[in-house]
Amino acid sequence: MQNIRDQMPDACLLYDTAELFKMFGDSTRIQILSALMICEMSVGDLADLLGMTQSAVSHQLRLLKGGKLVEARRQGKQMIYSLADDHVKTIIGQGLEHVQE
Amino acid sequence: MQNIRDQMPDACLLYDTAELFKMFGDSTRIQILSALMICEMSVGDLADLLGMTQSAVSHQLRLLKGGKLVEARRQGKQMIYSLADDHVKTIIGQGLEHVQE
DNA sequence: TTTTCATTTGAATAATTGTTCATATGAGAT
DNA sequence: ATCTCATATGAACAATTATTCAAATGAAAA
Repeated sequence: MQNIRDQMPDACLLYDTAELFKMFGDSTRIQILSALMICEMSVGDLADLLGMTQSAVSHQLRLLKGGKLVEARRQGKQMIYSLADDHVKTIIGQGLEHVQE
Repeated sequence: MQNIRDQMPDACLLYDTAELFKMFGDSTRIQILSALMICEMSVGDLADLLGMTQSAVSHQLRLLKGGKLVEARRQGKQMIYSLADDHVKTIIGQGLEHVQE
């Protein structure tokens, strides 16, 4: 029962991990990520699919991009967003699994 | 490229999953959970360990308990909290792994 | 170049949320 | 019953955050 802090992950690491989970902890963002798990998509397509304004979707995509969870490429006039990482699928999968019980 | 919604998890399910991740998406709560991953502990011990007030810890434990992530038992005057589920370890583990790169 | 379409950005607003402080509850000890 | 000790609770406050609206940027078409 001695020093528990030594056995815990570093505080900074935990902070970053919390920041990561914060990304998944919002209805809009997790819907966006779920959609992108099926296939890459433009901002407008996402907005139509989820029934939200382009602006709202764009703001959230900005955060997700900042968190390196999605990446974007330009295709003519539109921006196509896709998952940055297979880790994203794994994490959402774990969450879904835990909830479905 | 047809109906993507049909391939996505149900909206309610995604909502619940977001709620789950919200629990991990806070510095204080993830620290509490990390500590409880090492060993079960009283509210006061957690407060001392993390350098926060008992009240703040108690409030967060209430949320974690509501989310079925921790459970409590009484031991004399104190309440001993522990992880409710091994799933919690798995999920935090995934998050830590993703961050450490 | 001007126009149009898709996206981004910034400011404002509304809503949620974490912490603090003071008080209440609850259990064991005196 | 009273007195501690440990925890829980509620209200107030501060801070963060998601959405909306309006305007700006950027790229392709006319």
